[in-house]
Amino acid sequence: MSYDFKKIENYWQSYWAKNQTFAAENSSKLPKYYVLDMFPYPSGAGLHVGHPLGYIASDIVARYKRHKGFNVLHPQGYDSFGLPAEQYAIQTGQHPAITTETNINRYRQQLDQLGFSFDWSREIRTSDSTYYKWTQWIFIQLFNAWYDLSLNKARSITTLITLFSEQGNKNITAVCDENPPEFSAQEWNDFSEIEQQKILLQYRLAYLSDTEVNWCAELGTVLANDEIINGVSERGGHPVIRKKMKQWSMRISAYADRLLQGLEKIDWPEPLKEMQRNWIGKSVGASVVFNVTDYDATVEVFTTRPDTLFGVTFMTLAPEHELVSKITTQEQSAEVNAYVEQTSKRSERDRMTDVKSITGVFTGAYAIHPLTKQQIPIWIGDYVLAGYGTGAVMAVPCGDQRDYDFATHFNIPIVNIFKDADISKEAFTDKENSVIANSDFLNGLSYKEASQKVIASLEKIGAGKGTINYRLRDAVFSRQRYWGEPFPVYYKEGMPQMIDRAHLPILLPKVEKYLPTQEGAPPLGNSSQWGWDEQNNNVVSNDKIDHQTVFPLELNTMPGWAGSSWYFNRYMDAHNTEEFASQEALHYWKEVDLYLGGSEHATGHLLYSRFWQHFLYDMEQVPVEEYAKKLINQGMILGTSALAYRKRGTQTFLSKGLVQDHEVDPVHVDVSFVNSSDELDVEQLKKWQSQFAEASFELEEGVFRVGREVEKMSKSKYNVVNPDDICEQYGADTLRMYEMFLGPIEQAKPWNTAGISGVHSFLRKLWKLFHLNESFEISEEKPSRESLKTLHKTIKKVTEDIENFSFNTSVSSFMICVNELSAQQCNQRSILEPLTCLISPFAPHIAEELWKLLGHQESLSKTPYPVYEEHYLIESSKEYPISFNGKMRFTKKLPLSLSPKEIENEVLADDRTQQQLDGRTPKKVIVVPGKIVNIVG
RNA sequence: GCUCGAGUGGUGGAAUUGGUAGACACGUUGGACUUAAAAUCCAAUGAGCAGUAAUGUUCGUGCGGGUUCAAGUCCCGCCUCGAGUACCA
Repeated sequence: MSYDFKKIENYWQSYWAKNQTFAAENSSKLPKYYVLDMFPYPSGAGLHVGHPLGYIASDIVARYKRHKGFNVLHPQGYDSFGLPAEQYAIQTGQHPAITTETNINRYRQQLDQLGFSFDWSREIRTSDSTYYKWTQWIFIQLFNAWYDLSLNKARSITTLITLFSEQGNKNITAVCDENPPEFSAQEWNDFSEIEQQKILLQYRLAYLSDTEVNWCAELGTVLANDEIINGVSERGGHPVIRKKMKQWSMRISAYADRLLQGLEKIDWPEPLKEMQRNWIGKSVGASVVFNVTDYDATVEVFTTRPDTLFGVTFMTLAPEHELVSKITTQEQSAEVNAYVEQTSKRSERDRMTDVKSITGVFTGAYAIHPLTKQQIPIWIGDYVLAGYGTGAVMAVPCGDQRDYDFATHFNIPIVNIFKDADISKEAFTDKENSVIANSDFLNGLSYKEASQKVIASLEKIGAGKGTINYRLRDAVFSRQRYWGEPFPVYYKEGMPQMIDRAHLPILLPKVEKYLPTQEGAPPLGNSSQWGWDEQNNNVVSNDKIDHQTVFPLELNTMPGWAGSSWYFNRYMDAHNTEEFASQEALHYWKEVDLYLGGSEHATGHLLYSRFWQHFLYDMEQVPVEEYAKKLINQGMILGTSALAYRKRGTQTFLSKGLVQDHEVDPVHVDVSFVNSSDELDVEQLKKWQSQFAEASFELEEGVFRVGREVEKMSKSKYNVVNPDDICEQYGADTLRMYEMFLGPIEQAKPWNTAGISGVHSFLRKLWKLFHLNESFEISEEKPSRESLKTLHKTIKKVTEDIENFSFNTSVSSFMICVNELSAQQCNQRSILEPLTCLISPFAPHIAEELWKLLGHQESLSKTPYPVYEEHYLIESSKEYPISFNGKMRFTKKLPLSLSPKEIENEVLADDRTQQQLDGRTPKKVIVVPGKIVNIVG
């Protein structure tokens, strides 16, 4: 009976499905463990071998924890709203729901064949109305909340309304839009309802405002900052411009500090935490107010170097700054207007790529230094960004390189305010090692002391204060797309109204076309059925909108990150129709114990989901503030592309060794045509694409060799390796173990099919331990002490490795174990039974099969994991390496029970030691018990 | 530019608090079995030098220093690669 992995894997996959082996209970006496994978977007291309890497690792942990006696929640679902299905719909007219359904079925089939222990009874899809009903509900909660800075948490908007009606907004510290109008309680109560709503909108956590957004004309939608890479859209690489639009936004900036603090409490990879810290971008400094001469205006700047205030010799405003048009003098206006015009035309991308050139223009206006009362010229320059801080800087050329370059370029004076600093060539930017000079009452002080003193004196005269500035912007929440969650919002007299939770979900309407309407409204505007009847509380036809009780619904949809920002809570109670999850379930499962996914979500999903969780925590909807205790970023599995070299301008391909000095163009060819020695099957290639059919091939040593390059797996590079093929040839257990064996889980690594046979033959060797002469046969006799040692050594190592997520070394340990047991001709039940269990997290199918052969009726998935016994591992003696002056010379077997002094004596008594010493007496003998003896002489 | 991470055989990668560097696997070479091949099993495999051989010996973890009886591991200075970020005041 040979190892028939196909039969075994089919049998057990259907067994698990039929018996619901991995369904988790929402209450149990066992301790809980929640292992989560970042759910996939079901793309049309299906899975390649890189995708399952994280799922395999999490599955190993899930199965291991079940053996260890935990009640394990290991769910899976689909992030099924998204752009590709929508674009397919635009091209073909096929509803995205159908595309999505097809893709999900394909994904499910591929996931099943890998033998994952997911609890599919809890599957969720973000595009299901039973799911997005609760995404809409959470949106309403965000709309009905404000952020109270005095309590440092979000609160219901009704508490704010009460405060307004009792005391106005003078003493309220809240995170809100810039400069809300001030009003008293009396004034508030006199406001019309519309006016009140307008004001409240400036405080809500989900709010509607005219915002400068990143508009991508090509995609016909706005994009969040994290969806833009190098000034172009992440998807498609289309240009992005700044544009003012009425948009929903999320006041994530309210949580900037708590999101930063929270990082300290969670066990996430340090690089990823660092990325979130940078993205939040906290900087501590001061805001300073400068009065403008001859105008009734002030310029507020933010600086991280208040200590350098006496070094200010000019100011720079962003070209977009609102004061620019106000304060520019007549003489300068032509020049300034031209400059503003010119910079506004430059795209974001130009501005970024062209960092080096210094441009700017003088406004003709002057500001007054708050302390020296000197006049300082106000310039504008595009090195100052409108979006950061106040859009204006106080320029200290001696202490900031950009200010220095600007000053040098325009011949603006530079004042040196640092003791012993040479600023003849560049600015002195080392704040930790600076001593202030030439600065009145700050002379001789350090950065820290001077900053404190300046802030104190600015506060005294009302010209500034200590401030903390964050780079994190509020997140735009509207998308002009079809395939996303509709907002539960309609408009009455231009003001947004929430639809009561009793009437959720608001379903996506049917539309004729998935493109924006002719009037430029989002695709939902194509629906004829899309208005809200306030009296009957339902969605009705658009035509009736001017009817008194029917109002227009919001036509935007939510962004991709809406549904993924809370899904981990939904798995806890996936079918609840009354709440997003019951409090019992939420309090039982609490948080994700282990979360696996790629680091590309660092500043997107992983930040937004933390924000929503913090908010839900404030509203007492969830029991924990941070939803994922530990996170692991699995590295990407890269493809090894194959390149054939075509002589430039010809139809001749050269084998790799013949390229040398020829001018060649590399052409990607399908990796499946190439064997492990880089030899290309030319006949197959010719049949593949017409461009190769007539081409000629120059061989070397009778074969055609290709070049290799490691890059991302992608269809267009023909380097995709399909897990289906590997499963067909070697089985899922081999694929699982091989992917783990390939290297550390966090590391990016190229796929290389060459080594897979080693793992496969390991599984065959394992099978053979149980099969003598082709039939199942094990011994009931007592195993040898040697075999017991091998087993317990392996248990110890593998247990530690899994706990440390070091799966590649566990696989090695298994290989050593099976090799040793084969050599010992071990086939005793008392060794093989625990070994089966040990291997089950990695290769579950073969483990289950062997377990069955051992005579067990039930699945082994909850069998207690074997525990190693120390006494099998303790050795009575050890080969000590004996070294002289650190250099190893020989080894000597010594009992471990000896004391260091006894070891020393034994070693010195040895002939070989004496031979090495050659009559000299050693200076010192260093004994590390159990490890090494070093003789220094 | 800044921040973070990583450099170990022909290849992927091991190496605990500093303690025999190269586990395990691939590949390569030789051998066994076979009419032959596949499959399987066994052995060798960092480089150099000496030796018929057992063996001995030198050099070896990106480069240059340092600490230490002992450094892949710790410290200082560089180089290269990767990731993130980019005029953030």
